[in-house]
Amino acid sequence: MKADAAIAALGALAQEHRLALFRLLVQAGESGLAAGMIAETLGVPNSSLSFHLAQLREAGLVLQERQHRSIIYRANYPAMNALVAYLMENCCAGAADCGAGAACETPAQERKSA
Amino acid sequence: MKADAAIAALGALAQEHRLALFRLLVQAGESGLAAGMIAETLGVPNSSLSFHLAQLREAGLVLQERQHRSIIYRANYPAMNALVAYLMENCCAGAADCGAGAACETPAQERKSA
DNA sequence: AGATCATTTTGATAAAGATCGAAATGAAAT
DNA sequence: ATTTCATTTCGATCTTTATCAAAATGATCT
Repeated sequence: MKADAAIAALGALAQEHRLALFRLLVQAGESGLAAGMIAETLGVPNSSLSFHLAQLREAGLVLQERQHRSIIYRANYPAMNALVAYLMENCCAGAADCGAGAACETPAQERKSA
Repeated sequence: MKADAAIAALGALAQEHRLALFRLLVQAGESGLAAGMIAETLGVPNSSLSFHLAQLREAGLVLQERQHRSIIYRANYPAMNALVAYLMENCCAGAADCGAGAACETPAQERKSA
């Protein structure tokens, strides 16, 4: 991942509605959600939501696909994981007590180690 | 973690110099780096860098501590991990094929499963 | 105490992003 | 082919953010 892509992704997530929207899609899973459904759930006007969806899509964080009359949006999980990996890249310069049990470990990893 | 804190953290990271700065600190580990050293490394004027450091500090992503004449900055690893956890919270609504082997798994987790 | 050094605040300017109603687009259904 | 429905683009306004030189701060060393 390059810096520009990471900045775009982080900037896309750094906004109230877009963050809520992305988390909604992350939790929705592979089946995704229709744009209109999302707008209703978040209580945001359609035009505003469309703007935010475009931001997330341009940042590569969501994927879109037409299904019947609606357009379905899904979280792009690999992109999310790449972003996280980029943030933590070479954490603590590879010190021994870093990855295994302390600083550079996500909650999910902790559960596995414990 | 609350949404406001996550937005602040993401917004703090969504900027060229601050992202480079934070990754520098993540890689530097617990010993941290002095403000002046960072400014020199990144090629950013002191006043600009101070502004960016303040943003990251207010967002809770870095910690500061005086050491002799310099002020040392360190990455706040728990804050970073909390942010990542917030993004991935309840990923795929707990579907079986999500956490274990596919979508909602960071590269680090994949290594452990493999 | 006074000098020195690293960092932060100020202030003014320039650039980017958010909001939402109304109009336009574009595909699917009848 | 025409209607219908979901979503996107436009346009105008407002708020937020980035930049950096110069001055101010604030702690350390002599």
